[in-house]
Amino acid sequence: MANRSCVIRLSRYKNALNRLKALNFVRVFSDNLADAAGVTAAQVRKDFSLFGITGNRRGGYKVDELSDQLNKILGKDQLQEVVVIGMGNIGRALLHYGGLEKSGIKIVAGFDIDPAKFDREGQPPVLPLEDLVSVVTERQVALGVLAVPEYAAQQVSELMLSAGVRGILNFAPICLKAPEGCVVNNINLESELENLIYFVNAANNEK
Amino acid sequence: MANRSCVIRLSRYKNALNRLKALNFVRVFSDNLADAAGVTAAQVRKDFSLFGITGNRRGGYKVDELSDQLNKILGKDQLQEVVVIGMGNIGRALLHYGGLEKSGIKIVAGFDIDPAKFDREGQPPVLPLEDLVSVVTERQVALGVLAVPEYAAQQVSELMLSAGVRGILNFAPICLKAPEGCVVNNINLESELENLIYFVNAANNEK
DNA sequence: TAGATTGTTAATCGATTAACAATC
DNA sequence: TAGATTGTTAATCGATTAACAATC
Repeated sequence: MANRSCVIRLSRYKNALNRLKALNFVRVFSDNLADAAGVTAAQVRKDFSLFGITGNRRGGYKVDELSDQLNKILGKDQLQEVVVIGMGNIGRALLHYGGLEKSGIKIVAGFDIDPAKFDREGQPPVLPLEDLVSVVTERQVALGVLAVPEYAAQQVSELMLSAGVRGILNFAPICLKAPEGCVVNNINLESELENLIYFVNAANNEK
Repeated sequence: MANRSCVIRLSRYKNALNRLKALNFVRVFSDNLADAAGVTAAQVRKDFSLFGITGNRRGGYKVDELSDQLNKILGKDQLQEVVVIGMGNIGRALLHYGGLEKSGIKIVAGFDIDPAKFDREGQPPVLPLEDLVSVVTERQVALGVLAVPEYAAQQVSELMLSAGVRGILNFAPICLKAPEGCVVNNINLESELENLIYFVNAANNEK
């Protein structure tokens, strides 16, 4: 089975293919994709073989076909609906982040407990947290972005999961407990910056 | 040398220690930290040994001492100044994200090319991109967050690096070329969601 | 055909885990 | 002392890379 690193690479290959498509390229070699994604050509072929993706010996891969296959693996063959919980700075930014629309991901609504944040006519609307379960259930939303304060994160995540959400992108700086069959990916800004600080210092001390 | 995963774990240990400190805990065992960080106790001790951090056989680690040592490794023993480039949705959210202040990270200014975004009196101020080099140079800022559109990312990253920035947290969905001795960490929202989609589907198909 | 590229196997590399002697 | 936990070494596990036969 593919691991996280492998799937992240698939996204990169997919993005590189989109650029090639726009340039009307028809074929591509593992070498080209390796350059674009910053990995080795062997890695590219190995990744593909894991998914049974084959090309043409001597002729590489057809851009269109390969693109379709990667899109399917990454769920880009259908509209993906997402809810965002927590209308603080990060949550609001994600609610209006344009980069997702053109990639088949639709944010259906934002949620908060603060009535001052509600905006039922908004695009997307901001609704009271009490409406979360009904919206997720009715529209069968599988994905949620969690951008609430740390102290509320575990509780809200349980609410999301109980409503039927299967995958959570968690911005709260805490390890969520999630049941079997549910997936949590964490984005921790403080931790990312600390990581950066460590490696910048390490690079300095090396000299 | 430590790798990214290891340093991310150090951040988690550090966060767990802060909570223990608040509860007036004096000692902690590798077992406790393992639970808090979601890893094995052997991993915790192995990580510490990589940094020459030692405890007391039988008595575990002193919370205060361990906390100090991890804080130093992660640069929390001094104020870290950061600039944010690009005042779109994500950039603005990060500029005002409160979670960083209390953790020794100070955003000194935001930058953009659009005069409508400028706010010289803001807290932090938003300045024209032309001022980036002088601000970074004068204050010796080592870290930058890049939140500009994809097409501008490579160029702006080069500007940052030329000014003296050594580490970049990159939100643009593109692989930046960075010279030796400089560090780039990527946060790609679309890619994270695609990752989530893949693993949610994989978990579904398993059954 | 000759030459180039894939697909896959084997080798290498690195990270995690297990185990246990050292010792507080 | 007896018992529990560390620190470290060796074993395991998994991912990446190299190599090359298959083949278009």
